[in-house]
Amino acid sequence: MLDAAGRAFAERGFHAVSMDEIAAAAGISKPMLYNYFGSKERLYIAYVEQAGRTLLDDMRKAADPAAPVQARLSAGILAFLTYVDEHRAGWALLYQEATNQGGPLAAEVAALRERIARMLYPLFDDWPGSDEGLDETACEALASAFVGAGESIANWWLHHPGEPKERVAALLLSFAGAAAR
Amino acid sequence: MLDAAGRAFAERGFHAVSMDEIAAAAGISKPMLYNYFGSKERLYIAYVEQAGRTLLDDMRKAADPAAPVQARLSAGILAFLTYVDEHRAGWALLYQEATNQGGPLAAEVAALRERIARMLYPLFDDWPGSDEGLDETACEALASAFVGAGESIANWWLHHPGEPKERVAALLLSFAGAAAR
Amino acid sequence: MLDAAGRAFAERGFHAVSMDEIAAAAGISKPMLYNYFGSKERLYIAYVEQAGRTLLDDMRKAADPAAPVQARLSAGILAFLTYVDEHRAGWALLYQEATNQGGPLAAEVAALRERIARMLYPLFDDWPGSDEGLDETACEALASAFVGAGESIANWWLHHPGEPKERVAALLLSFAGAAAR
Amino acid sequence: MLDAAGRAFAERGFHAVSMDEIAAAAGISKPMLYNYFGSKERLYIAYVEQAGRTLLDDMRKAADPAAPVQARLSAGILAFLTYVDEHRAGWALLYQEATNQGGPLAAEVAALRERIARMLYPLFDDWPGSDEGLDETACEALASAFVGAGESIANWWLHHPGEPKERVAALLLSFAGAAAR
DNA sequence: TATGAATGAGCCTTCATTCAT
DNA sequence: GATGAATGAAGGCTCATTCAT
Repeated sequence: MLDAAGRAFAERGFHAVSMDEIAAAAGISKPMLYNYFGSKERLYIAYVEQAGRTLLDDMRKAADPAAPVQARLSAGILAFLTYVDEHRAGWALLYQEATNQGGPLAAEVAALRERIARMLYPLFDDWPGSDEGLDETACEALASAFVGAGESIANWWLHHPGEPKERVAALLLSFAGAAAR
Repeated sequence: MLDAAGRAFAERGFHAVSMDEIAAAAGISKPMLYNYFGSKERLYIAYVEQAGRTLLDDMRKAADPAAPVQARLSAGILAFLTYVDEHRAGWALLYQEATNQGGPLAAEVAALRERIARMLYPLFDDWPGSDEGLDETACEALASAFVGAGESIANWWLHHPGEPKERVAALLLSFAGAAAR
Repeated sequence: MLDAAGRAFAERGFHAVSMDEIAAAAGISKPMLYNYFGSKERLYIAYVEQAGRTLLDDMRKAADPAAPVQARLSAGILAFLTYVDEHRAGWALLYQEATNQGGPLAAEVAALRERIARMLYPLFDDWPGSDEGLDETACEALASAFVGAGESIANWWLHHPGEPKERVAALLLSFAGAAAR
Repeated sequence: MLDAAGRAFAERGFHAVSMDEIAAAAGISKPMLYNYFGSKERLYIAYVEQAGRTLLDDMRKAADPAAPVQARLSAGILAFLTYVDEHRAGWALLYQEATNQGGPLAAEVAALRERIARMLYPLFDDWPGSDEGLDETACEALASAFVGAGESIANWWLHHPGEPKERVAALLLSFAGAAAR
């Protein structure tokens, strides 16, 4: 029943889904939804919580505490990607939440991201950790990853306004710097 | 006038803002909004476009094409952070789009992100590019960046379902790998 | 509840009536109207359909299939007039649909009709089927009927553009011709 | 300029046409429309008046006052049909006014009219004024005319409530009666 | 005179939410 | 415990109408 809600939310966004639809998809009546969850928002949160718990558990289970850092990281990443692969709805809500995927609202942002990412391609021309030069696809992926890193650190910075801009830039640079070394 | 819309959207999200409010905040009447932008969606897009263009221009202007890659990247990052600093509203829309930040919907996701990030702290214990060990704050920032990189590459992967999971994991790992080297 | 809608539509026209008013007049809430009929248009159509079905049934019931043509016609006409008499709202919608009767828009048209009708009075000076000469009132009624016949056949002609004008005129004339014989 | 308004009104109905459109179609600015006509309604009425005057004049000119009744009627009918043929917009407004032609609002009524008309076909099986039996098309036309006569006389009756129903029925019947004789 | 720009008012429609059963 | 029926509150959008120029 909570899965039906999650699927609907993930596919069409929080606002585009009505409680009627969720109730219908779950095969129960609307007042029951309210009995169990209290409100649309709380229903949404319940689903996100469940999804988050699952992801976290998967990652924890994968990372053997006794293993060295590298191995733990590698296992964690694999667990993360496995989760993404197997729980599309959950991932969509966790990452994109109400990105209005598909709607015209998201297209602009996606386009901008790609243009910025493309500016980064030269950066990966001789990326370590891969013997030969990287192919186009890998460049795309890494550039996207780097853009995500930048977005995320910028957002972190918003919540730590004391940090000087230059230091944040240096930290972010060290990601790429590590590579360029 | 378009700024008023942007501020409102950034602060409360696309769906939570009504055209009445935007019109009031902009000091004009609702039909004018429709005269200029045609619909709520198009108004939103117009703002996002403007914000995106500005950010892109700022970054392009900052990166001297004649400079070496490292310098260009560094300058671009600084320009990016400057933009984030000076255009809070624009940045909020570009990054979080409709993440419903502020609403209780985002709190869960933020908490999850932090718990995952915390799993990464050990990774940065001897991070290169900084002579001494990193302080707590820097760890946070880098972990957040890494989480962002992971999210972003996972999302990229969703649009390139052909790539094997292991390869994506390896690419993401190479970020950390470069550091741990 | 559907009657309230019909009355309102008949009295003031489709566009002049708001769903709020209908809901208020019916003693229910607006969302209920939408629950039952889906849209203003479908509510309107539902009423027209009901009215039309009633009229048709009344006429059918009145015309005994075993009776000769004359008797059937006579009975049908009486049933028709009875319906008009007893279902003012239904009739108004069926005949005038959106003629905006009541609004100042209809006055012009009514005046024109009358002036044309008046041109026809001489036609009925010795109308058969009534022994003595027709009084003023009957002339009016017959003239109005003739005008209606003309309007209707003209409209029919618009949908059958192949027919030569002269033939249509002859057919219409045969109404009067029959009388004048 | 007033023609542009008429065309628009006739094609899409009073309510579906906006003053913006009329102004644009007429090649002038909206305030000019208001300068000349004062309001949308008065603009509409102005057009209807003009159309009505034209029709009436055409019919008057056609009917030579010196000619016998039959000839005058015949000429008048021809003039009427000619007007309908040559002034579609004018006729549409005079007859159907805001019948929402094409819209789903009119379909129901048109269907009902046809079903009633079809009940009348037997009536015209041996219609005088045409030597041989009437073909299908002529039956349609006459039935439509008769339906129009009925509608019109019923409407006349609504404004003369004193008349007994039976008398109205007799008058209407005499139309057909003349034929059946 | 002619208009671009502006608006007050209102309408259709939807939805989260709750009773009465 | 479960639901069908009902609603208050808003929201996006349009349009006839008018100033200021």
